[in-house]
Amino acid sequence: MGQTEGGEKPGTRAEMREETERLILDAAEEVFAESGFGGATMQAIADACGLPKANLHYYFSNKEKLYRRVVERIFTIWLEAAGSFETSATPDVALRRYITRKMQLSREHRFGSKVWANEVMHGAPIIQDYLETTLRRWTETRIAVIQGWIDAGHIRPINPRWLMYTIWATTQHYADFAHQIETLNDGPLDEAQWQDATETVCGILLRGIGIDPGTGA
Amino acid sequence: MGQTEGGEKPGTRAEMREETERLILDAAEEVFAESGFGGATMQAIADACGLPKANLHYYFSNKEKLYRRVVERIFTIWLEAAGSFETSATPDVALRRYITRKMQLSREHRFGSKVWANEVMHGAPIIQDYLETTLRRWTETRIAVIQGWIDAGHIRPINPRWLMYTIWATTQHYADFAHQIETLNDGPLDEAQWQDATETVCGILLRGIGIDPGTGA
DNA sequence: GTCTATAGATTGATAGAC
DNA sequence: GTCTATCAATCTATAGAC
Repeated sequence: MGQTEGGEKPGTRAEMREETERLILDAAEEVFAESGFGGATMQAIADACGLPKANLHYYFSNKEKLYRRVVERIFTIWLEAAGSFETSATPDVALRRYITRKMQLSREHRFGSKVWANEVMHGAPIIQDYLETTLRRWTETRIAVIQGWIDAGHIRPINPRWLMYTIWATTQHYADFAHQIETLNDGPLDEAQWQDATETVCGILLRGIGIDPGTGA
Repeated sequence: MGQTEGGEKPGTRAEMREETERLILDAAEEVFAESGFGGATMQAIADACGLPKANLHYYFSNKEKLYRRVVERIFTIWLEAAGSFETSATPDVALRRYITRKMQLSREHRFGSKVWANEVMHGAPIIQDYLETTLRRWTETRIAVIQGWIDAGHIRPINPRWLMYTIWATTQHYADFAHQIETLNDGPLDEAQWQDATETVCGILLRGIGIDPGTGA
């Protein structure tokens, strides 16, 4: 299988290429997350997706370009989640929805979160421009919204910047430090624990800025 | 200078060895923090402390043993900070003191925090035993204390475990994601910003569990 | 104890058959 | 497009002079 279009899926050349690229990107994301950029080897990524090492270089010319594509894909997912912070909603709805979505991301995209954390910890050599443009603009608009809530007396007066960092830190911790959490928990969090953790985080942060959190249901 | 005891400091052989070891460990901590274990090279560490590469192997037989010593030193500092969570104090005093101390650590030991985060993100290959013994015991005693506060009606009923994670996440974020914070802030946080961030974190977390936070002064 | 030179192993990347 | 074989560069670690 591979050359003709008689397989299970349509399989035009473009579709096959996209499929193989995704296979490699998924494997690369996991290996980069677990070993960092410097610790990851092309061989390890090749093994993780069952392809010869040379094929990786056929689809992505070199290690750095492959890494860059992995990081860019993660940033796209992050941007989607960022959209769940609706600027027109009331603070309790907007924040609860955003925190819940970020917790869900930590659960479903653990590797992506780790790659992002690694990248930032190492000085963001690849995504510095994203930090300075897209992330900065997004952050500033949300800070303005939060400041509006404060001016309207909807939440307590706190520096909106530190609140944003608190939300990012708390939610992403469940992905980046998953190994520590699972060690202390004797295994992965189950469905009920994820719900409880999410509700607890929402509760602490909302009450922390003077909002009575509604029900989590 | 170096062989005789006529230098500025006493300089017995043992003292000189300790001094050189600390020089190497400091450089190693910074390089490991910025590049990860796999990305760091012995040459980069040697350059960072102005010593020939061979000397590193004289003091620490190989890269992994050097890394292990770096991580162990960080764990010692973490344990000291852990002691500031006094089990006999009232919740507001105990938590405020612990959070403040953790924020101070993030400011003064950024590299150590990053190395720890890296180690945990990569599955804690070196410090897994510490997680399972020392950290676990410490966490369980504090969870019991927090549960006691809940039973006595001093704080709102929340799962103490998620509260601990929230404290760790929020405070360590200021070290691990310092680069992102500084990018969004147009430079390092100044004294006033550190104080404000610390006070905000204390305020959100204490109010979040139903305590009226006292003054930060 | 300190340093230079180098061995030995690993890795990113490519050439070339199929 | 896929795979095997291999080159060139880099890195850990050590040998051996001082």
